Amino acid sequence: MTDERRDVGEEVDSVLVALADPTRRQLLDLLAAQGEVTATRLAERLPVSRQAVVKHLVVLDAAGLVSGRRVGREVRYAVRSAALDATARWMAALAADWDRRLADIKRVAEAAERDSR
Amino acid sequence: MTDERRDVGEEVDSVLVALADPTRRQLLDLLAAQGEVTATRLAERLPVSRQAVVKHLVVLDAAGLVSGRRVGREVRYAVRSAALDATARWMAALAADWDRRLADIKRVAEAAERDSR
DNA sequence: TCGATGTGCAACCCTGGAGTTGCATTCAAT
DNA sequence: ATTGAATGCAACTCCAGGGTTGCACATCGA
Repeated sequence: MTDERRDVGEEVDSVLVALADPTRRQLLDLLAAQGEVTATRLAERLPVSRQAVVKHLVVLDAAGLVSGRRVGREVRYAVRSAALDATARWMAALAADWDRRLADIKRVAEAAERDSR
Repeated sequence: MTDERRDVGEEVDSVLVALADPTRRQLLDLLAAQGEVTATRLAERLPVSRQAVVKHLVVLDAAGLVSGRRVGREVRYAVRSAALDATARWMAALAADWDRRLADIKRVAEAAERDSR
């Protein structure tokens, strides 16, 4: 379970890093809209070179947000929702945890105040 | 509504950028665990200087993930869950959208295959 | 076979951001 | 009033990563 937690942490880290870049988010939007697209075609729609797009796709692939399959001489990429969904859940759980802790702290503070007077 | 969307996009951007840094996530963990803590005390628990911590807190504050209130000569920071929660929802909706689009594309592809034979 | 198109690889530039140090300033407490 | 502790501000270093160019390699089509 400790191992599992570490893996989850690393997966979340790679997803957050991948999503922090606006160009990569734009890439994901294009892929989600068009289905399977090649790096060359993606580069035509963006103000950056094909190689820049390829580098971004490598990062996105490492995070599990996209995957590419070879078809003849080209490589077609598509979005993968699993990693994104997992990160969304991690984030929601974290927010809930913060709320729980804040409520606890508030309760303790009020009890202390009650005792002090 | 276009404006609202743009605002949401900017808020999500700042949260994602803020969360992409491991030191900032560690700061959030410490703040969530301890309630209200000052930058000086946070720096004691991390392998970086107080000024580095302050810079991180500025980023986290701009993203709405923490807020600080002045008490005498010190500034105490605490986590704020609203922005995190909003980003979690944005992410979950995005994942759902991807699934919807992938299902549509798959359906179209199968129809095309059916027609071709 | 040969030209055209798409991908892979490597070297390089350059800026932003994470971190540091040093000092000034503000406030509490004796 | 003076000392100690906390914050605020500014200048500086350093390097990871986003971007580029150039060329070699693979594959399709005529």
